[in-house]
Amino acid sequence: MDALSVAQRKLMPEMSELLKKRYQILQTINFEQPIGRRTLSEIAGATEREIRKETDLLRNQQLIEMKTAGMTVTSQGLEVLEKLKVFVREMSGLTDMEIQLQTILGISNVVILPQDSDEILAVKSHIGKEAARLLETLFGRYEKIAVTGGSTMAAISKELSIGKPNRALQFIAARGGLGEDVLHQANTIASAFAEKTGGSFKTLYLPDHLSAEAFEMMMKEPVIKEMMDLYDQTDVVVHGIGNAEEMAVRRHSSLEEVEKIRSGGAVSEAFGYYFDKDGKIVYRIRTAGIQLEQVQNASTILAVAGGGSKARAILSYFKNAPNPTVLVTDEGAARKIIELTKKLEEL
Amino acid sequence: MDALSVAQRKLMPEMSELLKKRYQILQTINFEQPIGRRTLSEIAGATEREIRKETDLLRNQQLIEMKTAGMTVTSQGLEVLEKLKVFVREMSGLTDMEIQLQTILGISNVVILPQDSDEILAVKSHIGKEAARLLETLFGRYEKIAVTGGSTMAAISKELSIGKPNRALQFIAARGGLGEDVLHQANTIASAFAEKTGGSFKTLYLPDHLSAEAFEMMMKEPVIKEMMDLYDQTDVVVHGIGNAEEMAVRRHSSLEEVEKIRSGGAVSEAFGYYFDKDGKIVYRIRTAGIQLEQVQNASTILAVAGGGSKARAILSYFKNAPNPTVLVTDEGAARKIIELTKKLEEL
DNA sequence: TTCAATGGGATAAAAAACGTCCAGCTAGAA
DNA sequence: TTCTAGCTGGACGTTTTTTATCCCATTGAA
Repeated sequence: MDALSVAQRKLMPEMSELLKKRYQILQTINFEQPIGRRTLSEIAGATEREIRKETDLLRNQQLIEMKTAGMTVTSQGLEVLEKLKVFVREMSGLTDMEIQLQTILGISNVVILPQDSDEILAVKSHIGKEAARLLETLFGRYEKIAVTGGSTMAAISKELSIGKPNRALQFIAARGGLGEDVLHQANTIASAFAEKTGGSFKTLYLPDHLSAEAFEMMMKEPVIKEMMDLYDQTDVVVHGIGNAEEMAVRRHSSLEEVEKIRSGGAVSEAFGYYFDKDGKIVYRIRTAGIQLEQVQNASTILAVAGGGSKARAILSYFKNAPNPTVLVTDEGAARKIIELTKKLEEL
Repeated sequence: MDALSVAQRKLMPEMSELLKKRYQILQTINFEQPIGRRTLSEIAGATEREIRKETDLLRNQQLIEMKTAGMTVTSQGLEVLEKLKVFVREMSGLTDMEIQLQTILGISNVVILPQDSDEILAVKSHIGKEAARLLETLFGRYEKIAVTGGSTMAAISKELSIGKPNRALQFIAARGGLGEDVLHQANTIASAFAEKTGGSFKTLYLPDHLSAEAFEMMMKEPVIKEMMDLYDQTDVVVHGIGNAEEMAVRRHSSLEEVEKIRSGGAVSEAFGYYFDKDGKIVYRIRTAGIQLEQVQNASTILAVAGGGSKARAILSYFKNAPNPTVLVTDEGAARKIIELTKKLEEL
């Protein structure tokens, strides 16, 4: 942020919010084009009237066009989007926050995207896109990639660009179906990743909640064993981070499980492990899947989670997270994390 | 104007006007401090409500302070003023317009100040200040400076800074009293310049409208002759440019004179000469004073005139203006001049 | 051909901005 | 010292803008 911009903001403080809002609208149109007012207002988290006011202005500025099919971004609009990209980041203080988060979480790489995915639907896509881009840079060096489930992971798969097929890539479902919605299961995600990139995928199907004996037995099965070997060889792990209670509910966990999770003070969840606020493992779902040690042996770990509501979970998970982890998150989560940390320090 | 600012303006077109307005208000406060809302609203050409809204904001931004004596600019405010100075110029397109005016008027140096002195009283002071600064840079090299009358010239005298006295400077009234208000007579201005700079001054008192014989006689008088010699030695001429009819009225010219001026199609006036739209001399007041040839022999000529209403007069005068002339004007006049020139080209 | 989604138009209600006063205070002039 | 001009902050009815929702003709895809 140069001196000129600082002075500008000082003289026109209302500019910041306005610029961010318009930029986000323009960005979303670019993302979803062609799109209409109503749909846009849902995705962008604004009222129809507001969208209308702003899009009318954007059209007058020849940044977008309105056709009967919907609104599209013009080449001028694209240019503006490109030129202001870094500026909007700087202005939102994202660069500063990234450095703060790196210190707080004890990892060397954090990427923060503008706005809050809790409030604005489109932000989840932006997170997905950013994670997808990051992941793609790894494709040359690494081949075995383990992926978990969740809506965030699904967002990444949607944003993977369909380039020239890379047959060498192998996507491995990190867990079996954990009672989740099929669309968001690790197996589904792995297959989606493979489809987009032209690689192959390996799925893991195993019923939940096996008895100890049955579990032992299954682990000796060749199909399962093969998966466990693959986990050992995993180069890259891509995973989401969940809120402990939310996950328990979503997975229709048994009363017994829920009790353990709750009494243990679980805050976050990742790979089927539940962590408390200090990062200690409180509970783990006893089923086949990647083990924490195996995750830690991976060359690169990509953690993806956004929204202010995920702040506590992110903080919890990163208490003991492997160092090479890269976190992709959003402004909402980042601000909340910083706020929580400050409060903690004050005590 | 860099690409970032262009993109910013594209996305926030309302920003330009707002920035200019706030900048101007801040600048005016800095100029006139301490100053109250009402006085400010008169000088700045805005309603009290508007001034109130903006000054409240400026205070919240800690750019100004409000005390019982009035509003003053803080150090932060000064900083913002300094940092945005060039930007506001660029944004208003003043730099571009300066180049355009240089071509249109056929001179090598034009300085344009923001806004229109017809609308905003404070702009006249800004013009005066800029002209004063320019003039001060010449003090080292030149000593004999001829000045004319008029409110613009008075504005310059007000803005001359009181530095260390320079006894060598000699300010010469370019004309006698031409029936104008005493405060705006060349004689008064010359004395004001001298007082501010510590130099000396020479005045010329001669009744208007002398008969031809009396005039001839007077020209032989030593006092008058001395002045005429001084005009020959003049290094620098500083003068305003007036609207022909306006000047005729202000000088209480005789019906005969007014008729000559009107029938001749006079548009502009300078040094008592009236020029038509092609720069041709239509009429000259027969009285002692600097002659056009003497003006042309000066090393530097500083023409100062602002406000949209002066546009035609400026265009007229510069049709045959001496080349080393520097013009100090404002945005209002500049825009109008460019507009008029464009219309002329279209025909 | 049907149908869902689009931009544009319209309107009543709510909110913000505006113009204009006044009261009370203070600093500097008389 | 008193007086006065000029200042800020508060108030309030009026005007203008913004907002929340409709509806409608059109269009492009299923």
